[in-house]
Amino acid sequence: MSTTGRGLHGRVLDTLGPEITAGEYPPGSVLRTDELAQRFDVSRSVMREVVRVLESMHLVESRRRVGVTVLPSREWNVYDPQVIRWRLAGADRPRQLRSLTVLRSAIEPVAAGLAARNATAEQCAELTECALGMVAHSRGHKLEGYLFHDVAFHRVILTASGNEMFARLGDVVAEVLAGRTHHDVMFEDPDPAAVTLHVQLAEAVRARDAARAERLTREITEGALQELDILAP
Amino acid sequence: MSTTGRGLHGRVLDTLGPEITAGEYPPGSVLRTDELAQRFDVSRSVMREVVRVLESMHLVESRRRVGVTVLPSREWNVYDPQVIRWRLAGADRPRQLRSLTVLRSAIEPVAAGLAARNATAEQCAELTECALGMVAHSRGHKLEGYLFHDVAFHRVILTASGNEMFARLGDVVAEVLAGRTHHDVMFEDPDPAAVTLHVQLAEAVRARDAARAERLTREITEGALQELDILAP
DNA sequence: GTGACGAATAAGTCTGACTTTTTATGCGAG
DNA sequence: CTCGCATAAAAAGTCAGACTTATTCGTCAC
Repeated sequence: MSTTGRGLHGRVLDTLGPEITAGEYPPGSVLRTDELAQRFDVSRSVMREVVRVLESMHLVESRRRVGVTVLPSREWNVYDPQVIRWRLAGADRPRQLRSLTVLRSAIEPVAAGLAARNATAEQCAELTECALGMVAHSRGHKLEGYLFHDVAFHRVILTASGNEMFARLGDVVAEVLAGRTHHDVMFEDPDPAAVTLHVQLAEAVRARDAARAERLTREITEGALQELDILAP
Repeated sequence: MSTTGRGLHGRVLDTLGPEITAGEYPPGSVLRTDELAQRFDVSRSVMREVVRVLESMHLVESRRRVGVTVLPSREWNVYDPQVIRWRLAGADRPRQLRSLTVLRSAIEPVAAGLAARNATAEQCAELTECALGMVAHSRGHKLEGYLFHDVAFHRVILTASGNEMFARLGDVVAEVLAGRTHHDVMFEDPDPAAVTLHVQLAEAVRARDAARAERLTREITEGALQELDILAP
């Protein structure tokens, strides 16, 4: 599931990145490239590349004669998929999941409204297909199959919106949905009301009813907020 | 205004990054590290660091025996502030500005609603201060001063929402607002209605009226959409 | 046509020397 | 005692070159 994997450089990043995002080094901590290279048993060249990437994510700042300083989390590029993954794997997973769910509640209704205007016939077909898949896996502990179609559904919506910024959140939504299914409590079958809403949403998009699509999505995301005990606006 | 600047590495990035995001190399194009190093007159070490950063932004992919392949824009980390800046500086600035304005229209109303619940007394004070600043600079071609307070206003709203994902969009909103003032048509004074809305919004937040704050912000962002001839939902 | 083997290629890695910037220290002057 | 300047030290930045490794492509045998 890890994206980086490839190469020595990636392996070091996969260790150091999570450590930093987990807050193991408080903001202002100073790391030395040489020490890190020694610790990970890699050359300074590799270590420098790692530091450069961390720097581009605004996790650290590298200054001469000082070292590599860990930045406060307020500076981090929290939209970087890599950073999101690291944080979801770490200790403040719950907080992260809440932040992302609130983000979803802002983005997805608007995206659905746009999708209702811009979706191609093919995308409409995909949407109903996904909704049917959700229905088919909504009973009898078929959680994995349900999740698969749920993720695909939201991905299509975001893509069909025609807005690249929205489309790029597909992975984020996938992580959030997967997180709910795997880590949090969801032993039972999914809420039947949610399934119905998805079916209706697919229909609304195909009918080019933007207002209805937006309203239905708002109901869906409000459900997601309530699951995390976040009071709905 | 450029963030990278520092070091040889940063200067190369500031040239190559914009070239890629401007679409100068079509997706699938292959660059060679050695050639690039020669072109920029830097060592391969430096060039490798640059490639690593571009790779972490998903602008390129580096594969052995093949070279550095430019990825399609659909893959790019479009939320990376660096990437956003590069794209805003390039040819598809208008498209980018539209995407970001739509994003604003989704995020800011929700953020304002949360701000009305979570804002501290100090943040409320800042907000009214900014609103007053906007009023003071709303007549007589004081566009720069108006912009300054406008940016500060929206930054406070996003921060006060208490959601880190929203807070991180402060820079993006700043870029969009600055873009409108500097590049697009805005020779005259700002729309008086918009100014009023900001004043009312500051008031709504202080009064802890989330619904009203959200509604007012929706009006503000709808105005921004209309300025770019984007049909409002 | 297919499969395997081998050669070419470009990225990946390591090492060690050197440069540059920034900070701290310490000395001397006031 | 304090201020300021010069000097030294520390860590990142840069470079050059040699070597390794994975991948692809071409060729040859079957």
